Amino acid sequence: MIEQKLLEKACECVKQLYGQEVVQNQIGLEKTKKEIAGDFTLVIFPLVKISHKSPEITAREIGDALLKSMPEIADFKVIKGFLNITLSNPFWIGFLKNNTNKRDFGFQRKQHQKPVVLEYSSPNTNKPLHLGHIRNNILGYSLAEILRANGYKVIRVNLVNDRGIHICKSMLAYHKWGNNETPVSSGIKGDHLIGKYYVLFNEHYKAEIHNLMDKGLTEEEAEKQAPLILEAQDILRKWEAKDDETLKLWEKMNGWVYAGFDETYRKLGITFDKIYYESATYLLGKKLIKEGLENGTLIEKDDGSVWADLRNEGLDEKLLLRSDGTSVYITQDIGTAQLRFDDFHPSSMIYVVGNEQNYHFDVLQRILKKLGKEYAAYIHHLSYGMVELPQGKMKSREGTVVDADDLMEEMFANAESTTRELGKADELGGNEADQLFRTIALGALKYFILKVDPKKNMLFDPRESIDFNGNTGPFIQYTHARIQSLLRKSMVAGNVHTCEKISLHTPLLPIEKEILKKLYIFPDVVKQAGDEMSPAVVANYVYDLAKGFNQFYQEIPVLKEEDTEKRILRLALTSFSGEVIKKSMAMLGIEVPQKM
RNA sequence: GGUCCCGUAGCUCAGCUGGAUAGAGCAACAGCCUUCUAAGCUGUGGGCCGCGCGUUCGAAUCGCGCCGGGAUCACCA
Repeated sequence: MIEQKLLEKACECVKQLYGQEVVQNQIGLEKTKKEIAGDFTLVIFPLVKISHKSPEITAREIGDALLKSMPEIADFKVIKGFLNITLSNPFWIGFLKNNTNKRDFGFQRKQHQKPVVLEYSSPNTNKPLHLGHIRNNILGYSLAEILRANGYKVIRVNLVNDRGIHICKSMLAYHKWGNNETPVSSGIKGDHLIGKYYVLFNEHYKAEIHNLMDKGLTEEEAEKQAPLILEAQDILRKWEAKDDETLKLWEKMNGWVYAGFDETYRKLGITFDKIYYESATYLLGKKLIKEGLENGTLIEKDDGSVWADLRNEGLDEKLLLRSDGTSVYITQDIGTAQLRFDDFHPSSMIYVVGNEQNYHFDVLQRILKKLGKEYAAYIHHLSYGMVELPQGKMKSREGTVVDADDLMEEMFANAESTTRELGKADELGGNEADQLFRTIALGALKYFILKVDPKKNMLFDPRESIDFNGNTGPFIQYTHARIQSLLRKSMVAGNVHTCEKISLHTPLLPIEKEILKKLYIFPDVVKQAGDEMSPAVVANYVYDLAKGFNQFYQEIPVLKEEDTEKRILRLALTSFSGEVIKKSMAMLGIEVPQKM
């Protein structure tokens, strides 16, 4: 890495010139601003204390010394305390020749020993997936790709919340009013069908509450005493007691939901390596809690409920088992964490879960630590922000929840109409065209969401999401298609795509060097995205690269360049840009077309 | 009320491990297709970087205090 070498040499020069050791982080190294001549800039303000000379003179002295000791440096210019260094053409062209066509350019070659377990999606089986889940899923999938590029073995897991009071509500509603309806008999996708009964439960439940309140109960009392909720709780107890009939209904209904989820995941292009079910992990959670109770780290109250006391850690008491012995949400999370650790012995366990659960994960980690689990320290909550709509938060009560299946359908229809209007589907067969529409629709949707910093809340404006111009997925896909078109035509024209022929001393236009500089930082981008667990880093980078390539493409000829040496150089740049765009998009879980 | 997150152009977002005149896209306006894909490119206008104080040679970036918005603190998940 040339940056490392620049810093090392700069330190040596400082020592030679001023007789004092400096550490590298006393010198700031950054990319030179676009408007200023130079490739890298050393910020030497901090060194004037050592040189006892003005910033300009100090910069010039260091620049002179560097120029002598590093053949890669062609020139430098000093502006105030900024030493702007220009690297030689042989350096840049050498970089191009050494890295284009390299399968692993930008990726970490060294593999970490222990795997990372990455959880995302984590749906409840009482309703279909919505826009919030889409953010979760594509974040998780992308993060897996990014970590993989950083040399981690990633085990992608899904944790299905298939048990609990919410499922019992759907079951009860179906039992009462379902008339043995099935996805087949109703023509409704399984997850949507179950969602319908969850809504139905809540409608009736609300009516009962109003009824009781009319009879003089407080809202809180009414919520607890409504017959429907009591029945649902009864079903939960029966379920935990393994009541045969209850289990049968539960299995049947969950089966429908899974079929529905599978379809949605398939359409979204989301996959998992392993699926955990809460129904299979909550017992282990209970067992661990019992152990904690026996060794005194947890406490049992008079009514039989079990708690973790976190008050001396600045938090509150946390319920772990209800007084009737049934388990709550965190019970299974304790079991699941143990199971994951036993299954994979990972170096870290990452959970992609919304920031509304920050407190939950804080508590989970502390409880596991209290229970003496070393893997408590491995837990990392990738907390992402809420997705809001122009009219505000999504509310199921107000029917403003954006359904995942509907949304993808709309995106697809939109990709189709826009593509047809532009006449880009004219030469494609039906299958091929559908594939392209799907690629563009998903590209638009995924990029729209991933370009935003995960930890921030984001606004999902449907009007903007179907815009395919500017900073969008389709813009980047289009750039890739343009590149491939150029390369195809180049082959036909008989150009040789070997960059070995390029002379290290071929002159470089500023626009060509701009692209090279963007390509040069790709490995840093991959690392930064991994360190920060942020697909947005990759998204913003690949947009910048695509934009840069389009400028290059528009400003100067590639195939039509008559000078062979220049033409081959530009083709190599084109091909390299295409490779990096493709790799970046792959890290976002987005496909790039050959034509569009 | 306690804890945590966010506040940058009309709108959506970058930049935040301190550095040069704060960047994109959308929207508005003006140009560029007989030449490699116009889902493109070029240009114009648009900013007390929420407010104040502090640290520093230097603050959108770090610290403290306000103001505004959000999340959470369930025998819900």
